[in-house]
Amino acid sequence: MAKNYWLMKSEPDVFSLEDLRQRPNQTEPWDGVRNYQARNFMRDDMKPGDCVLFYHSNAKPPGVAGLAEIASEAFPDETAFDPDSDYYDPKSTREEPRWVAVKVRFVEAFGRIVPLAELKAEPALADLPIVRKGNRLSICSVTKAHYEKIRKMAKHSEG
DNA sequence: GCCAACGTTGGC
DNA sequence: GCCAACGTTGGC
Repeated sequence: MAKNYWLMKSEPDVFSLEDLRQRPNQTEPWDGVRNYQARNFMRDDMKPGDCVLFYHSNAKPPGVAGLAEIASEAFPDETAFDPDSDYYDPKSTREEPRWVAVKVRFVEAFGRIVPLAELKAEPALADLPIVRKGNRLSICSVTKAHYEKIRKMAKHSEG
């Protein structure tokens, strides 16, 4: 099966691409996702080796900071079982886990952030989920063309 | 099963 | 801090 391409959002104040780079093995479980559509992407469609655009939301400016890759199949999200976790969900049990996580591995930090404003201004990215108004999903599926385009934009100083 | 109220996301 | 978008909850 062909590689899939993803865009994953994170608030850099909470967890940035640089934080990922500094993790042991440069790998971190992507847990705490509590949206069914995003969960289904992880559970049904993600596989090791898939390419990830790492997007910084609630940042100045918001934009794509670099690249990561999927480093595991989906597995039960442990934070759902932990009453002390912000992500605790009593409806998720070890017998029947409701939520899953995947591991994500650092690949590359761009030389610059590719800001959302540039993504919006680029006609080739008109149907990129993140430039469409009201898209709040923390994990979006993107095309290989989107991915390559953004990678190229990162290598130029403007647009 | 409908739908209003509410909470969250996230750009600006 | 504001507000639009939209998912979830809960009363009925």
